[in-house]
Amino acid sequence: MPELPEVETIVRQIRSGFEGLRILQVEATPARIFQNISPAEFCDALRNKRLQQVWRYGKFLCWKTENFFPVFHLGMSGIFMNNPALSLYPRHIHLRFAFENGKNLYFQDVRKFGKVFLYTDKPDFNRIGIDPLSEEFTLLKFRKLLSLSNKNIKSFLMDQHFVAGVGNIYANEALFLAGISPLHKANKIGRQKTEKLFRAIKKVLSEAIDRFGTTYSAYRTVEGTTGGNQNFLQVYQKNGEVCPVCGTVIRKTIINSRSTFYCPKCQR
DNA sequence: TCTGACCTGCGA
DNA sequence: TCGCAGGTCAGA
Repeated sequence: MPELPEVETIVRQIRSGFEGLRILQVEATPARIFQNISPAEFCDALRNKRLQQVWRYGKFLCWKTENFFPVFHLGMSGIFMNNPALSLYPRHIHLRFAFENGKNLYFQDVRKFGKVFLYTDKPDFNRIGIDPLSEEFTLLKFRKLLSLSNKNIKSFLMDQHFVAGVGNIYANEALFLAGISPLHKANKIGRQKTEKLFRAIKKVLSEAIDRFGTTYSAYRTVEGTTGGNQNFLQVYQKNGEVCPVCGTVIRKTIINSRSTFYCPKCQR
């Protein structure tokens, strides 16, 4: 599910609603989402710890508490919510954090592709690529990364070891905006198109954050509302519809086992 | 570099 | 009943 804009939306809402508060109680189900710790140990470790900081790297959602750094990856269907009454799948709620102000924060993951980690040191994400909304993500570095890869550009964008945070929806949208075929080799993209793509990535992600993410199916904000960016998608899931730029019919193909949508005329 | 596996729910 | 879905990883 969630790509960078959805995770950023969740980060901002957890920050505004829960940052600075003490966690009084943690409850967990024995789901397979816990990676480097058991559910019971996770709950014990975070009980009576203050949630000091919330941030994001790529699609990873990070917390800092006293002594610990819980890290969450939302997989395809993970969401945080503050009101379980709004849950469509209450039996898939795997974590509950009870805070000192009486409010609760819940983690729900229907498909259980999400991951929960607990670290004692701040995670450095040195095996993951550059976050495209960070200052580190420069045109120069993007050019360098592209030159290293013989993959098609769609697979390159979705490979978190190069750029961290872009998934299927935003890879499709950024390539459309930049006018680049998803099958174009990453290391064969010219200077002008590279710059266009660089700007397109930042634009589609930033605009999606402004609209609280894209709700295609399961994603909801912490408040339980849908995102708004699905109303502004140009090609994702638009196969058979006409290109908003040239009127050509949008096509769907499969690249690396993932549905890929593009305009055969605008994207070359 | 590509495919299948991990999961569950939904719509055709 | 089958195919597909905002992701990632191991193994061929």
